[in-house]
Amino acid sequence: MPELPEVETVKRGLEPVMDGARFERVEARRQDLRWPLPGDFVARLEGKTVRGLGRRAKYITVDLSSGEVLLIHLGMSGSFRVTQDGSERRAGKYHHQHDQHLTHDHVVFHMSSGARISFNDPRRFGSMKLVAREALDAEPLLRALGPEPLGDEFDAALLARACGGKKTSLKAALSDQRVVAGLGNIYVCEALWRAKLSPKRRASTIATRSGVPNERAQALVEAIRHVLNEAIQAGGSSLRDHKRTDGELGMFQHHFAVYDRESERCPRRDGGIVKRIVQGGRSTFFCPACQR
DNA sequence: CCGCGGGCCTGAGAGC
DNA sequence: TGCTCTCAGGCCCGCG
Repeated sequence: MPELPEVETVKRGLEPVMDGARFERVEARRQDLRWPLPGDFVARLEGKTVRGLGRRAKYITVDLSSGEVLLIHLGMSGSFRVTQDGSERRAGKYHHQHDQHLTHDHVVFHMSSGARISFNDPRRFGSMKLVAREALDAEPLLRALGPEPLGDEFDAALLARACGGKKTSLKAALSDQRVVAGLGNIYVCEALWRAKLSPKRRASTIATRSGVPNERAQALVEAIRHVLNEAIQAGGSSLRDHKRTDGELGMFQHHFAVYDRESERCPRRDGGIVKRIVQGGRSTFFCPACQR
């Protein structure tokens, strides 16, 4: 599920209760996430202090005093919930909801800050991995990732170069984490709408044959940054799974122009009716009138 | 090298 | 009510 804005929201929620705190006790209730947790997962965390949190694409990184980095991916349905240890019992009307949540709490961190941080993931597409900090650059999961779309180095020239020569669609190219890291189905659709570009357009058409970016590349970069920044400000989008670490919902889904809005009117004055097509086995939403 | 499709899981919602 | 079917925001892998 979670794309860059949701992951960033989760990271910001974890920061105040994890940064500077120590893992006092770790429960690995289920080891069979996307990849099995290592047998010594708990031992490598307990007693270690968190030196800082970061994010790379859709991964959260937790820097540990041991010199290792805890790499976390939320997959499709992963979420964290932070409660105060010992006071996680709730009033009766939340009881059922709480029980349901417990059934998929696969990993629980008890921090010296007093926080109980549970990782919940019904579909278990999420993953956690411990990597030596100096091996992070060589880490296969991170190695092939493209530029951070909100980073300084991401610009029209870079995007055009990554898309140059690609015969595939713009939708597929932007969904490819090697081209730009952190976008998923929602934000690709929204960014293409904002840039007025059709998801079906060939990726290579945002550059000249020699790879020089054109005005489409520029519009796309602006649109990607804008959409991501707005979504982060809104705490991400909550459709099915995403919730913030405090249990509150993100709000950006109320600002979608096209995503999940099949048959509705495009918000643009000269827009048409939002259409849903399938590309690469996934739904694409776009306005055929204003996206060209 | 590239692009495509399958598979991994569970849950929610639609349709019968 | 309950069954079956489809779909879901990700990513890796193997195939051609």
